[in-house]
Amino acid sequence: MARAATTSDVFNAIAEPRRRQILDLLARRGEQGVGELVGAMRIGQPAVSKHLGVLRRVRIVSVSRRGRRRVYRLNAKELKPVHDWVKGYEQFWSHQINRIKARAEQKAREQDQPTSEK
Amino acid sequence: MARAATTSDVFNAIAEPRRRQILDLLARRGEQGVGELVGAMRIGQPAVSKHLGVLRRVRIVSVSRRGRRRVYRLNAKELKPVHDWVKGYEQFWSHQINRIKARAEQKAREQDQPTSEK
DNA sequence: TCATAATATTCCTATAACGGAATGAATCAA
DNA sequence: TTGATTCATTCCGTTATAGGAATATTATGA
Repeated sequence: MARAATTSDVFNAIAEPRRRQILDLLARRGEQGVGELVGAMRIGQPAVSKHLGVLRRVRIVSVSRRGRRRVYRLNAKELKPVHDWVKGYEQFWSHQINRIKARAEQKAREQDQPTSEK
Repeated sequence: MARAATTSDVFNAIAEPRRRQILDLLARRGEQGVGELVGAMRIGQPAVSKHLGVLRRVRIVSVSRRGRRRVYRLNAKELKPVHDWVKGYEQFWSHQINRIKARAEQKAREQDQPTSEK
């Protein structure tokens, strides 16, 4: 096999710096037309449109036609899976106490698996 | 230009499902040798080693030689940038009240920028 | 209808990077 | 030493983009 499918899930969608930039722009400015995004972004309109296409496919943004413009809006709740995933690791860096606790849990799990996996 | 450099930042590192799987394994089981990870992962040893290489480059994991084994350990605090970034969007989906507040802020920012960007 | 504006889509090129096979390197055991 | 273990690296083929240029599409206005 070769490269795994990518642009179809949220984690990959936000892996691209420009796509994060787009999200940040939408978060700060609210709804934006494509042209406004292009104006703020050093890359051409087709590139922006394609990134918006990716974000749309994973539902992080939504569009609505307004005359001949397409206004994009943030749909941030689709980022929740990312938030939830990374939150599971928060304990490892937050407070020292939690870190100790987390390590203790690790140790416990290690003991459950007597070296494991052949 | 072509595809942007990727493997050099955390967001891209965690975009790969198998790399997330590796992180999850390390989180649940604690330190693991390469062989143990391979045993839990449907892909060959070279592939696992390469993924570990990526995770190592972005410092999400660290290695220590132990005899002829290489034991990998989670260094989750490197995930903090991701956590911080996505946390900025939490307000958009958490409580309705916050959503309203967030929208109000958006509106305010929109007014600061009279259509903007040409 | 025709021209223009605003976007999306298609075509193209360069490059990134998964994964497997083969190989290299280091370490331990006998 | 020799052989086996445990990983990392290299080489290779395949696929997936990112972005630009050109083009298609849709809506507005005259």
